[in-house]
Formats: sequence, C-alpha cells, structure tokens
Amino acid sequence: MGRKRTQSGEARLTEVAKLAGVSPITASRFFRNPEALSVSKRARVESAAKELGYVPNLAARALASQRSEVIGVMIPSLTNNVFSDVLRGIYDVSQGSRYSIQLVNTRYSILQEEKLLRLFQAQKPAGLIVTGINQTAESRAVMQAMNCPIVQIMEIGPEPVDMMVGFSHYDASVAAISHLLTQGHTRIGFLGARMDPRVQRRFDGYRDAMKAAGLLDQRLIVTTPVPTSVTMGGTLFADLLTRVPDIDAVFCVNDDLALGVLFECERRQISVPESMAIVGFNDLEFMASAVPSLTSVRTNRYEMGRHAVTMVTEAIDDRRPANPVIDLGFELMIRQSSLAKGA
Amino acid sequence: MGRKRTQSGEARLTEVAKLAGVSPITASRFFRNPEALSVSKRARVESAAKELGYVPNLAARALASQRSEVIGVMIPSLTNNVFSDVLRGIYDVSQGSRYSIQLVNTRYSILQEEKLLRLFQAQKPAGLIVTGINQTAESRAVMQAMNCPIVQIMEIGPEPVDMMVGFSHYDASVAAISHLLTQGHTRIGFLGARMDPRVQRRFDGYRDAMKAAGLLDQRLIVTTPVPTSVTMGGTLFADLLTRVPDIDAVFCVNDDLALGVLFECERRQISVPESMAIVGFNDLEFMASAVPSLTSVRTNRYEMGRHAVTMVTEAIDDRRPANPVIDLGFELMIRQSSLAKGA
DNA sequence: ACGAATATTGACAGCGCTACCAATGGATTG
DNA sequence: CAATCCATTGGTAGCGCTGTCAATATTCGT
Repeated sequence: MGRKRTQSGEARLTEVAKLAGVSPITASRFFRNPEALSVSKRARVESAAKELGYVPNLAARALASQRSEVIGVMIPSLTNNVFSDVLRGIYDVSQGSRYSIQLVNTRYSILQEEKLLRLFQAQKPAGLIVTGINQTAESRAVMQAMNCPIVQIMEIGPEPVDMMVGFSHYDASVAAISHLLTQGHTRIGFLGARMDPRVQRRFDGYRDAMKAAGLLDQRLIVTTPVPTSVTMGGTLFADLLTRVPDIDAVFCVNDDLALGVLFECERRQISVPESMAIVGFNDLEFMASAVPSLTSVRTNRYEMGRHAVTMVTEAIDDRRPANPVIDLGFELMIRQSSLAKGA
Repeated sequence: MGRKRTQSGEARLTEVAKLAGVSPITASRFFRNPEALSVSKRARVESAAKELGYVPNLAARALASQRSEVIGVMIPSLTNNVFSDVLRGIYDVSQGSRYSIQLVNTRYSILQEEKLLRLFQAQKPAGLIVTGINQTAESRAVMQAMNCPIVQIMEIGPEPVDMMVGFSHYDASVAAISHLLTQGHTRIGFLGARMDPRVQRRFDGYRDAMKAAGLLDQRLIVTTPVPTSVTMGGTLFADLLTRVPDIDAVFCVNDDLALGVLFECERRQISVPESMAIVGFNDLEFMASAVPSLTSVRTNRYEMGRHAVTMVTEAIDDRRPANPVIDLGFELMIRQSSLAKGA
C-alpha cells in the first residue's frame, strides 16, 4: 500500500479540509492568511482543525513552501550570563509568535560561526540573529545569500549585514573611565578576559580615555584569553597589584571579574571604595546587592533579545525599521564601589 | 514550469547521484548507511557530494522518512545559572553528532510543558530531553506516544518515562543539614525561592533531617514563590532574622540566595561562619572564591547534559543503558562558611 | 558447476503541504 | 443590462528525499 504515513490519531491537512468541506489548499490558506477565506469557510476550517487536533507537519510545510518558520540564533556562549537575558528576550517574544528558535553555540569561534551559517543556509530559516559585527567575509557572503532578515546583536557598527541592535562598547567604556577620572582616580587598572571583539572594544575605550587624560600606562593593563570567571577576577587583580601596587581603581570588562576583585579586596583588606574603586560591565543582578554595591555599565540585554526577534518578524512582514541600526545605549549605574569618600 | 526549486548553487541529492552515476536512492543510502554501498560507489558519491557542496534538505528528509535528527530539549529557565552548564553539556555532545538541538523554555509551567510536548510530538524528534520528574499524566501520555527515546534530567525517581539522569535533591539536602548538625548548629534556617518540585525535595530533606534531630521549628523556614536572585537571598534572610534572631546557620536552596545571605551578613556585621554558617546548593563558580568561601552542594550539571544526549543517541542506535536511571550523585563542598571555629 | 544465500542497486510511489494558474461568483461602474 | 474588476476557491504539479519491493550481481557452500 506504499509509504508509512503519519501515525493514527494525527490529522493531516487533507482531513481537516474534508471535514470542513473545502479543498486542501483552502484549508492551507486558513493557516497562512485567514482573511483570504470567506467568514463561513474560515469558521468551518477552524472548527475542523480544532476537532481533529490538527498540528501542521512542519517538514512538509517547509519543503513545499521552500521556507520555514524557524529563526536561527547564534550566540558565542551558553554559560556567559550576559547571553541569558538576551535569550530570555528572544524566547519570550518568539513563543508568542508562529516562529520557533533554533539556537546554536559558536563557542566564540568565527570559523564555527561560518560552518553553522552554512548549515542554516541549507535550512532556509525565516530569519537569523547573529552575535556581534566581526563576521568573516565568507560568513557575510553566506548571510547575504540567505534571503532572509538578519539581525546582528550585542553591538553596533558602520556596516550592518542587514539590521543591528546593540550599543557601543567603546562609548560605554569611555563613560566608565570618565566617571573614575571625575572621581579623581589616576591609576586606573584594566582587567580583561577572553578578549573577544566586544571586550576589545571596551579596551579601546579605556585606552583612548586614559590616553586623552595623559594617564595611559601599559602596566595598568592585565588581560587573558582564558574564559572569564569570578575566580579569574581575583587572579588578574592580584597580578595587577603585584605589578602596580599604587593603582586606585580598576575597570573590569565584566561583572564576574568585578565580583572577583571585590572578594580579593576583602581578602587583602583593601577598603572599597576608599582605597580601590571597582567598576564592572553588564550590571548583572548581584552587582546592586554586593557590599559595597558595585558600579557597573548597565546593558539592555533582555530588550535586545526582544528587539532582535521583533525586527526579524517585522522584516518578514515587510515592516522594516526606518533605521536598520537600533542603538539601545547603556547606563552607568554608579554605586558605592566607585564613589569618592566625600560623595 | 511549476514549482520554485532550491536556489541556484544549491545541489540536490539527484544531482549528486547523477554526477556519481548512481540512482538517487543509492546516493541517499550513502548518507544513512555508507556500508550499504560498494566501495567504488561509495567513493563516487562522496566525491560528487563534496564537489557540489551538497547539504541535505532536512525538511525533505524529515518528511520522506517520517523522522528527524532533532533532539528536543525542554528546560524551565534560561536565566537560572543552573541550566547553563547542562546546556553546555548538551550542545557540546550534540555538536559532535548528526543531531541538532531544539531548545524550548517551559518557564516552570507544567501546562506550558504539556503544550510544548504536543508541538514536539508533531515534529517527530529523534529524541527528547525533559527537566524533572513531575510531568502531568497528560504529558506522560504524550511522551509515551512519541516513539523516541526520552531522558528526564535533573533528578531521579521511581518511575522513569523512559530514562533518567540526575541525583536525589532530598539526599543532598539531608547531607547538607547533617553537616551543619555535625558542626554543632541547632537553629538552622531554610531559605527557599520559586519552590519548584526540586526545591520542594530539598525542603523535604531539610525538614526530615531537622525532625530526626528533634530541631524542627516552622519559624526557621522562609520561602517565596518568586524567582530566585542574590537580592532575594538578602531579603529572605533579613526576614528570617527578624522572626528568629537566634539562628546560627542557614541552608539556602541555591547559591544565588547564599551569596545574598553573605552580603546581608556583611551589611549587618554578622561574622561568618563564627556567628552564622551558610550553605548553598549547586556550587556555582563564585562559591569557592567568595570571602569566606561558601559551602555548597556540588551537582554535576555539565556531565548531566552530556549524559542526556549520549543516552538519547545511543538509544536511537539500540544501545540502551543496562539501567535506565543514572544517578550522578552530588558532593558536599565544605568550605569556610560552614566550618566551626575550631575546624 | 550449480543452487542458495547475501549484497547491492534501482524503480516506483508518495510523505504532507503549498506555489501557481485558472475558474467562478459577486460587486461595482458606465 | 453588460462589462470589468476583485474576492474567493480549486486543480495540478511537485518541493527533495526515502520506504518498499523487486531485480541483479556476487559470494558461499555442496
């Protein structure tokens, strides 16, 4: 009798159409564009689908339409807290829509990103969300050929592949250093880990602000390509103190490092902020409740995730933003750890 | 001329077959089971596929075979750090295999879990990884009907749907309380947030251990259904102190709460561990580097994620574990925060 | 050498749905 | 009233791949 069919109890669109007394293509139209049907047929199809518990076969749909309702999401880390809120925004918006999310981990490797982009290309996603703006030329070419809306997240730059939502890590860093300079700090250390492109941009902001103030000193800079952690913050800070015992503030490229610095100050009985100011980046949840509370650059990660999905789905509906680049900005959350004694 | 076809530049299996001089079904067999081909045809197909840059159309494959190479993963939270390492394990193993991961967020709602299970059922995944053991009867029925390997993660219990990998939250909690009792603590508070089934199990362990020691006192227990956070830890602890000023230790159902308690002790100048012992749960990365270092129950989340995918893929290959339930155990990481003065 | 068993290969049909074009009916306009 | 336009609907074909069955070639055993 031929091929294996869907399991008994699983309704096909043809059965919905038969029960509703319409052709299969009309039933199909109901799900794509209900307004294309007359009111009476719309009701009949809806009722039939509900009665039969119809769930579309997504593979059949994708094959026949040469499209899918999958939005690919590529992030560089699953364990870096920074992406948790972004993902929450992405999933929160997508779970209210017809689109599903296909998440992949590039592990901070641009070659892995390239490879995964090719896999996505073959799957014809409805849209794509990629992290950062430093794709290889090959990756950009693949994306250009993909014929779907693409949103680069986490930062903004001059040449969007398609659309971007993010903020300037450079400006955020300049703002943090400016704040420390305003508070009278002159020996401001820089702690960096992983040194991915966005961390590099934060370094650029640090360097330029310190240079402009005539205070740049290479010995103040400690970085590692190793992934970040709270423990790493303590280690890098200890290294910095050994090298430059007279530092009076430290800018950490993320909050894990900042928390590690705080712990290390406690171990060494260095008074914060009186003897050492601490500034972090991303304003993770614990920064406000630490003792003392920790200053950090707040980044709108959840909103970024939401925007990304919304931009993709609206572009699919031919409702693209007037400006393809959305700058969500940042906010320097000044707390106890970076306020001068008299403040 | 008919339907829109794959874009120019994208090879179809039929083209690979033509170039290799075999039939399409032989070319198809090459990808599924290369040993089914003669050595010479195997080489020809491989060469043709490489030359044409063939990437399979997964929708066509899924439709024709009534199967897919997708493993569904359902977790209750994207922002709870506990799941980050699990996901990393899941993605690390799956990215070395032919399977891709379809991740969904149940938001700690068993009804949402039910709904998402039905969507997965329609997609015929190759396997499924679900969190916890408290599925509704409806959810269990859907899973039973799914005809694919299923792994429940995060905890173990007496009735696996199919397979399980986790540990006993109850036993872990008993071990933590026993340790505090051994250290001489008698007024041991319990801080709980969210109160999902696994947290409930930790509470059960706490209650039973305290009851067995004749020390159970309802006033020592502070819980909230609100999601957990570091700030929440401080709040719940303040609440507990107001209610029972003579507590000498506190068991927190997760490390965020424990860090919040530590900060609150600092604010109130409560000496840790001398006046207040603190124990957390899950042993997140920062626990070891806090000041003082914080005791916590270590759970093998990364390995759990790895095991889950491996169990699914091996079951697909008819290599099921001898025992469908894998207990990864836990380890009480005793650190400064819970050691008596003299230890 | 012959027959049986096994390995290899291909033809046919179709998985569930939708793109595209054509047909029909109803509404509007001249 | 007739012509035109628009909305609604359906028929045909097929998207890319694989399940199934049959045919053919090769290997093994007697």
